[in-house]
Amino acid sequence: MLAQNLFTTIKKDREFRQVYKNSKSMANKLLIIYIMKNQSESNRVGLTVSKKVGKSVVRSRVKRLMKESFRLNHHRIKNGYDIVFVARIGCNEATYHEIESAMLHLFKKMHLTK
RNA sequence: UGAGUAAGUCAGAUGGUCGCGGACACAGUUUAACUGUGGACGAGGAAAGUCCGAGCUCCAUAGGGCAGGGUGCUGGGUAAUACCCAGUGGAGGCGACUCCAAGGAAAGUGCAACAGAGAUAUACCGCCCGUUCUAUAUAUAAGGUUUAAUUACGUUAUAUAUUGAAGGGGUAAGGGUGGAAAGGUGAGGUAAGAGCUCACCAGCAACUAGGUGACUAGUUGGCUAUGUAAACCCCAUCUGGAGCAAGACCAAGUAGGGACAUGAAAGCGGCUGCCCGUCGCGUCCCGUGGUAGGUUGCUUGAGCCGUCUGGUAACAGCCGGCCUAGAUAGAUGACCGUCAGAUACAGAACUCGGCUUAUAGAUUUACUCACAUA
RNA sequence: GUGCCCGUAGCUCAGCUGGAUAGAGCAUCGCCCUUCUAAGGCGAGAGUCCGGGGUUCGAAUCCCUGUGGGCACG
Repeated sequence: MLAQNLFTTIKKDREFRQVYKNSKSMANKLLIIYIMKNQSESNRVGLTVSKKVGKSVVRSRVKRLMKESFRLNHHRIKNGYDIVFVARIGCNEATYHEIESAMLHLFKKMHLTK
């Protein structure tokens, strides 16, 4: 029960830079993923939506959708990674289901699924 | 019924499952924080643009002068405003009603390209009156030739008329240019004309009456004054600066060296620019540390709702009731249903009052016009 | 969040104290020069002066309003 909620977020700019520098990346139409092994048992996730995607309403909606789909699916993947998702411009009109399937697709590509 | 005008209101609702934020209550670990449970609360009418005005904080207690900047019909409202209300004037609409940066151009300066004769006063063409010269026509007179005949012809002089030229004067009706040509229309008048005179109209000044006032109405007078102040400017009035990344407290952390000066003066810095005034400071160069801190400011406020009273209204006052986001990489979302169907513009970041801009749709009230019926 | 700045030819900029032909350099195109190219010379085209409204006789310029882009902050 506790293990399900064992993820934290990446917040500081320095941590984001570290991930970008030392990670493997992949992309599809909607999202870009960066993953890096960390020394802990749990996963850390960072979400980025740039200003190119849209105005503040669109950006915060995309962020919420990404957050929700990660929350509902993170139990399927391995632990011990720093993961950063970057939203691409196509996200501004995407629905929840599209973003969820894009995220699962990237998990599969990265061989993160258990 | 249709077309409109004005002022408002709402901004999907609801059920289930999973999830987020900070408070509160309880429990546990344990001694200052964490974990769990619980039921409440949790984005907007514009949260937007940052165009104004304030509160609050620091700069000196917020000071003086000049410059700069804002505002600009009148009266009121307000903490204040460039906002609001009521009126005045102007423009638009059949109307309900709407719109207007709307002081001063007779304090001064500047600008008005091109065109046009001329641009703040002018005289090109034109019109009119004298003078001189030339030509033509007519009339009269003189003498010459000629004829029956002052019959005809030409010459000279004078007068009149017309045409042309030169030069002088008057005029501002007409022409065309221009955004604008110094009142407009009509009549009289005149050499031709002209506010030269008169009537009406527009505009100006003074006086009288009404109104707190903008202004309105009337009488009289002199006859006339280009536009531009969103050009400088004048007048009236307001205005110190920076902004919550303001500021306050706590914690952690670094390394000094060299040159000049040592009182005064000078200099530097803060108080937007300049001058004063005032406060603080030894100055310059080289080097070093930090920029993953925390707490606070941070939400009870010129607050919201309702009755009544005053006021045409904006608004104010009394009384009663309510507490309604406070995050810090930044909280509201996802899925499945129901409501016939659909969901616009759009996300708080110290807080308010306005303005401006974006906006699917639903709905209320009052009024206007047209048509029909009675 | 707060405070500022800038939009003019394809690019970089003038012009911004109102006057009609909106200029300059580079780039593009054509011709000349050269055996050919480059360089050089001559010429040409290319502008919603960011959009809308207002002031004015007249606006790239002045005023208002929107839009796009950029900069700074302890």
